[in-house]
Amino acid sequence: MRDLRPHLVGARVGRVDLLRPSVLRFPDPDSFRLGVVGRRVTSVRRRGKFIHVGLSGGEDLVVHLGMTGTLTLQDPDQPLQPHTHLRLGLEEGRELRYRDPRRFGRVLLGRPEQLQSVGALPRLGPEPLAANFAASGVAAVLLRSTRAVKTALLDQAVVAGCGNIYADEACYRARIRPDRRANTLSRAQLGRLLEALPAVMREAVRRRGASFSDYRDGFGAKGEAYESLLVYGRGGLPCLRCGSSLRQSRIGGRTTVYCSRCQR
DNA sequence: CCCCTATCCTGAGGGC
DNA sequence: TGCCCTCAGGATAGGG
Repeated sequence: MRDLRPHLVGARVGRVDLLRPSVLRFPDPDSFRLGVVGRRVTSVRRRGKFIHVGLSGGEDLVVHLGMTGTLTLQDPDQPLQPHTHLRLGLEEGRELRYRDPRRFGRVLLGRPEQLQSVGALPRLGPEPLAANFAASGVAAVLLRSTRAVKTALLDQAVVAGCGNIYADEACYRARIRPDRRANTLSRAQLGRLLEALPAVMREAVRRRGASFSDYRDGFGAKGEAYESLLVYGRGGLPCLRCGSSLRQSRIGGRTTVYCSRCQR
């Protein structure tokens, strides 16, 4: 989003090519084309894992990248990579391309309130990167939850934007076992967790993303956050704090890595 | 309200 | 070398 913003804001959409209509969840392809062509980009924002490209006329082009989605700016004559599902030609010359091999992502168009009311956008919890995150009420929500801490962190209605990697990293930094029931956390542990989560996410953005499989920035380049992860992808390897073997398990159907000695 | 599991989907990696 | 199997996971639906 941060890469795309300076190039997109002010640009006008000339041509729309929806190569795989099924990635568009709302509205229908004809309405989509009608609502996008000729519009100017007024803003590029983010809410949770959703990228909102604001268009003149008041509607947002909303993109969720799923697991393997990429949104990149390219020259229109660049060869088309496989699994490119949407091309938006910009009158300024370049082209915005949405690509997603596994197709867990999706594209929407509409006003946020409208998309929410038709069920195309879910209710989202507070933003870890917002200044008021610690005071957002997330602590109270966690203390009422009987679920595993990690499961709660992955619930987008509890915390917006946290994915599997950062849930594990945050629990490790806060020295909390990810399968610990959220409502049994001490105040001190909760405080550490609510500090650790924004910290790991900021760090990952600073390193331009964890490109362990498919993540790419706005120009198709990889990030290097993967190299600085302390637990994710390190199951069986020594804990960097105490040296004991990191345990790999499944919590809520997700691969989970933690240190059973450091995390209690 | 919560949990678990299946589903969607492709590509990488291991075993043979 | 090629084939088959398993695994990875964000969100959601369905059953318990």
